[in-house]
Amino acid sequence: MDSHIQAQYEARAKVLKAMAHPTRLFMVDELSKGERSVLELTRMIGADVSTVSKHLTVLKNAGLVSDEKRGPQVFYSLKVPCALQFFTCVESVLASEDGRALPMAR
Amino acid sequence: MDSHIQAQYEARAKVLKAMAHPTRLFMVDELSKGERSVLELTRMIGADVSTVSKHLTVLKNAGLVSDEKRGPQVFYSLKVPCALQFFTCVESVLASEDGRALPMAR
DNA sequence: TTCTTATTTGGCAATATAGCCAAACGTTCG
DNA sequence: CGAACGTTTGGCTATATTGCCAAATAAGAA
Repeated sequence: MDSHIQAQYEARAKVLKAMAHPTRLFMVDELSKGERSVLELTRMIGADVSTVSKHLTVLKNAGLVSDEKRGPQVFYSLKVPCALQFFTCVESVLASEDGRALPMAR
Repeated sequence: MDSHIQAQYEARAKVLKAMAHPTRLFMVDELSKGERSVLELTRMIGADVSTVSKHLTVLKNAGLVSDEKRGPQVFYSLKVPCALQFFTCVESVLASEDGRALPMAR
């Protein structure tokens, strides 16, 4: 595999990896409805604030969310709406797993 | 977070995690062009056969690919075409990372 | 059967990830 | 200033992932 191509797959994998966690997936979903502060997300998720903050950093580093400090709070929002498409496709994967027929989702 | 909802995010994350690796991403891409044997993929990737085989197992367990044994070989193929959509979206993430403007990819 | 080819499995070492606690910042308010 | 709130960072442990080698398994050819 050509190293240029290789680098391209690595870049893509990095983005996917950022989403490949239940908590971060929830965040993407929630942020698609509007901006949320770290504390708001923390309350919904029920983990330690520091854990939530670190998950948000992962999403930010991947370019999926952006943050804006307003007063003492930091509000995060989803930068890339198309991330929601993932849910549709992933659902079709899960659907084709249950039954053994392949619904050929498109 | 409700445990039922929680389980749903975990299931989705599992699928994403399966794709979140450069080699496996390459495989998905390559298999979308048609079925390939383990050895064919191994030659393209340049890693140990056992490594390639394990990556394929990951994709299979996630329900993304299917395998069919024919003679001494095992041919893998992409079960879920929509997995390719990911590329389009991920590219838009990467694009919005380079420039700092957000192209609002849809 | 024996040799060869194709694939998977077991096992190990290196590395990465996740989550918590504690501590450090930064901002606002009294 | 000092206390309170919101957030991030450092550090640690537990767990998971990756990739190689070696060995096991399966099918086909000689």
